[in-house]
Amino acid sequence: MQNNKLPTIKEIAKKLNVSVSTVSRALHDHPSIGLVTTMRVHKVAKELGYEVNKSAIYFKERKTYTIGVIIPSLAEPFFSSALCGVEDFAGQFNYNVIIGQSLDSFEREQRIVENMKDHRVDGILVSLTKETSTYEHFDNLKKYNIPIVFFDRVPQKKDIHFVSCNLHSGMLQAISRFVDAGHKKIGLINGPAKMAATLQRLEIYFKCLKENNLPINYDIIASTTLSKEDNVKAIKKLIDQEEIPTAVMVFNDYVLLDCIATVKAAGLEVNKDISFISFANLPIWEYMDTRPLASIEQFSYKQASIATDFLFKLIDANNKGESTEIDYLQQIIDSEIVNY
Amino acid sequence: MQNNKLPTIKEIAKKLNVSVSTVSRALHDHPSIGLVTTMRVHKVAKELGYEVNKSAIYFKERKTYTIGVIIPSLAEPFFSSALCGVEDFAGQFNYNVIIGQSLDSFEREQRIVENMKDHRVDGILVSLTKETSTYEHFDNLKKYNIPIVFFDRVPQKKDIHFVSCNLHSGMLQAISRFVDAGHKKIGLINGPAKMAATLQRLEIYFKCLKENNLPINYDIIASTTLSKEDNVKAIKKLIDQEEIPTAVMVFNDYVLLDCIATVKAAGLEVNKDISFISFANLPIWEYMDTRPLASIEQFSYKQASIATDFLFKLIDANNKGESTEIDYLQQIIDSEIVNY
DNA sequence: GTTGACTACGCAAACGTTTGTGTAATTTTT
DNA sequence: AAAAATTACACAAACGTTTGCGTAGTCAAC
Repeated sequence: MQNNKLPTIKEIAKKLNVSVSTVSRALHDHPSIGLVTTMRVHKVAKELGYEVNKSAIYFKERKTYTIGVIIPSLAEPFFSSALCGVEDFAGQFNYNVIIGQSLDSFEREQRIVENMKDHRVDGILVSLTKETSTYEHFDNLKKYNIPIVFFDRVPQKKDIHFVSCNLHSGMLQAISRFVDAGHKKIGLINGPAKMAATLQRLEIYFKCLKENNLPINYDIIASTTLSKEDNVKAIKKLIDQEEIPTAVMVFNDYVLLDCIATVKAAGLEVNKDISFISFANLPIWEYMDTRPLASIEQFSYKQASIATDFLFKLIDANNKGESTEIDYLQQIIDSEIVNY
Repeated sequence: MQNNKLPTIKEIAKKLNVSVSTVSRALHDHPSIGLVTTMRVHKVAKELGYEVNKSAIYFKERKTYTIGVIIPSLAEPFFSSALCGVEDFAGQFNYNVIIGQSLDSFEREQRIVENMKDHRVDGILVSLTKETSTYEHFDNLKKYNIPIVFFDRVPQKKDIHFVSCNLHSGMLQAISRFVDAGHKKIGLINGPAKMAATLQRLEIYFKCLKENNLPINYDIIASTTLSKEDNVKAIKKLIDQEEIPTAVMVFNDYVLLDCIATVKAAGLEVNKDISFISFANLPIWEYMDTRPLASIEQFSYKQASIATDFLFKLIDANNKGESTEIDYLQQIIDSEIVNY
């Protein structure tokens, strides 16, 4: 029904008997075009409902004003909140955001990177898959001059741009909180061994224990693959002892939910017989009856915002053709505990 | 450092002393190109690391293989789950998804639509702002042949493609559940008057009461602007009576959380003194101690998936140049209660 | 040995825009 | 009044790809 064809600069030119270059310049109010002509062009453009064809410009400029975000899962509040940060920030710069869910599959991550590269995005933000331990698929992007900034789940290497969260500050606050409350036996429920976050949490846990002059006791350290039954198994390991830990650091809120249910079922009272502090990834505790003492907040929104800022800096540098590789943009923000 | 320029079809052509058209066809294994030439082209293409410039193709084909999704907020699980549905579905078709958060602002919604139009997306999925009551900004898209499918929060008009959720089925199940449990005084806490969902819930509430031969009683109907204090005010209205409603339908889970806290604070016991069923938008109840009797699930993921399917049908029709306006694609799926 | 059919490829236009360069016409300078 | 400068525009190339059409060359058929 509608006229399928959108008006172009050519049609304006024809209508006014001027050249397309004149029209183009007039539309940009270029000084070399006379005032009358400029006005006439604007008038006709408006009449025709002309709008630039951005696809043409993207093509010509070799830019798309689009950035890609690769996150493990949209369903996780931690990441949807991060995406929110990206979107808010990118929107202000009139950039579009395309998303890709890796669903924690390395293969999907590769495919998404490939796809975004094909789409010629101007830059990519990534939070890695649990499985990701090699980074060739990202290194490839350098050939295409597509900058990449990692956030939260970042590669274990130094020659990258990234934003991550320092668990030490939060964990230290957490342990202090426990210690101040009189706890001496502070356990840990950790994640899957292959996740970078797991090793990190363990190291920092040790470090913080040391800083508080507490002994390391492997009987009160458990790990889980994050499945429900494994979570239950982990907490059961800790409470199936004569002398159970009175405080436990828990890998994340999902795990903690299972822990809470399990200890309750075992007849223990949370925050009395046993206290918890978790690494926050669910914004639910304020609505819950049974809460951990506190959570260690890792500020996904903030991380993502900073990462996006970095990305725009890099894209900018690209535009200006600053071939001299600028320094790696890296920022580690402090985690903090939030009390409940 | 890197060679900034990506190899093009031209360079392959030059290298082999053939024309670009030959290369193009060879790359697509066109039968009119000899086998040897085809193979040589493929070989050189591989050597050079050639990849098609999709921007060029997008431009030429006037397509971007990208769809836009406009949702009120990524932070709401209901919508991030919907986005998840879109992404999963679109990914299978090798389509990209760009997102826009309206943040329930009509003005932002307009801007996002504009932006997506500029970006020449192939289609748009929308869940409306609470404020949206006029639709010119969407009607505009027809000029550009950009199909649009609404989901969940859909316009109050008939000449659109949409997927929405029928509250009647779920509400009827809910009221029946209450009635079966012996409840006779079933209240309602509704949303802001200007939201379409509010009127709808009210009408269906009346209808379901009628179908169960229950009287309408305005003393046990309240409404809230969805702010915390308003939520509290609403539930207080219901329980500050001699004879309180023993069952209440609640606008959504956020409201319900406040209701539960409030009735507890008032010394009432949930599921004994007063029972609730809410319209689900938070996937948290299975982790909570105090739960509603059930929730009315509106299947955001499913709605979004179907809407995406519709959108692809429309895009397909567009591609085939089926100018004959195909019928409006409309589907109303049944809500269902899920018990806790 | 003139047709006709195939094969295998090249030419050029087209998509819409921007931009460097060229050039008349007009105005200013000397 | 001739030279120089300025104004206001046009021309054409370029971005990378696809595709309709044209055309040499080969081979078989009559």
